[in-house]
Amino acid sequence: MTPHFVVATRPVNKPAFTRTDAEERRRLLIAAATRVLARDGASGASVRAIAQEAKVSPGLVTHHFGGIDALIAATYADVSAAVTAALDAAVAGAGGDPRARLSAYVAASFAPPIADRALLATWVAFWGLVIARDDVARLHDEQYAHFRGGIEGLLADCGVPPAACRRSAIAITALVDGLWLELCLSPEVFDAAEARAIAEAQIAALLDHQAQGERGEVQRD
Amino acid sequence: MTPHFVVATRPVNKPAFTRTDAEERRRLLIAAATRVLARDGASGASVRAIAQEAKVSPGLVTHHFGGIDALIAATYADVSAAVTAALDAAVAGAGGDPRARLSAYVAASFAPPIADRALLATWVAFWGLVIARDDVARLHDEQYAHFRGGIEGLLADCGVPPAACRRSAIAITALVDGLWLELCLSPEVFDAAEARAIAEAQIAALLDHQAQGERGEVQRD
DNA sequence: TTGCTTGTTGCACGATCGTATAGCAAGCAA
DNA sequence: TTGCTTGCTATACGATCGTGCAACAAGCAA
Repeated sequence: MTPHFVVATRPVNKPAFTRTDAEERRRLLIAAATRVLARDGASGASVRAIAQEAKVSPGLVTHHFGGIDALIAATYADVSAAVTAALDAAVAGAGGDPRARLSAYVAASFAPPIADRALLATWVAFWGLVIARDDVARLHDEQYAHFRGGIEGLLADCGVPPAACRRSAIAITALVDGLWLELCLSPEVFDAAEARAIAEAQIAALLDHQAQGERGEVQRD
Repeated sequence: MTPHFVVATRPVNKPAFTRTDAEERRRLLIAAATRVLARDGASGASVRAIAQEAKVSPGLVTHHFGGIDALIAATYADVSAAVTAALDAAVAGAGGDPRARLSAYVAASFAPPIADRALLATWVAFWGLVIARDDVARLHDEQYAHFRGGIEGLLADCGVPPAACRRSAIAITALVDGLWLELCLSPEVFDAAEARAIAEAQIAALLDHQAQGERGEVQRD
């Protein structure tokens, strides 16, 4: 006994899915991965969870990226670019005064969208990959060098001698990263305003100390 | 056709396993979890992997800890205690000079066993749990408060006024943590000696700057 | 030696993981 | 309208995940 007709599971005029340009689909998958990573952390970022977030079939991840690892790495690169863009925009909007530009960089580091617990979840997931995989480690090295290079430029504009720029940039980067990390992990210990004040005080101490050294005052190495 | 004898799979005099005191077994499992976490990262720290590392059956983890999450949390507490012990020992061995004690704390932060890529893998795994789970977040808050409290005490001994101790301790903790993180992630950018020198320079700048402020010299807030 | 306590094993269970693949169908070209 | 390209779905596969449980046995007590 064969059925005389088949019950339609969906309106015949509504497509079951929409075809999208490959590059655009890659962007959509990266965006979905970013949301899942932020919401559920590294352990929750599975192929199926990301595909569901992007409202596509799990097979698409393999089709467009070849594997989950490549998707996560691409998401790393994308989030890094977004952070860089946010910092660059803050600096660009701070006017021409070098000291104000440095302050803008610091302030942006503790403000949305950078100082965000969801972004921390994403970053922690990446750090895990940096340890485990060499290709992701190279991505991190490039990003860190880029961040440090930006700080070095801002410091040079502030009058820091070239010989001291490298170590000063490492110091400020570490300070800001450490404050950012703790601000995201334990928001109740200190808030963004205090993080900013602490960073500013340290930077002021650093610049003053270097200025003293240039004037030949007593300075222990 | 029934076999006349059963082939022994092991020497009859050698026990298949050794019974151990419950508390001691918990310690052995925590030690195994620490090794696996350091070697394979968060994603590799499964019940079976840890049980194999400890040379016991997977069921023992559930039996002694009730679940993998409790074992990881216990491992967090144990590793934190080890780090605290290493730092305390370094400070205790530095003599009575307050400034030397602070330097010893900093130096120990960038030396084995603390500045270790394996320890970073463990810590990254914990940070992931801090974000995802409230009970682990409380563990972290306690640990961070303890670390900061230690720095506050060292700073007070160095003559930092009580009102400034809190923020200065947050600053130094963030600086050291940021340097430690980057030192472990990208050891080729700078080494432990340079990390130590950078931290020392920042601390010197901080202390000098505060001393200037006390003498009433020009100091922008 | 015997019995008991309980630490330990070993397996089974359902869920979920990443990936490969065959085939469907959306949408453009002709 | 027809045909083709290919983005996409759906499913299956083996591996591995955390956990529960019944049976085993190590080692102490009697």
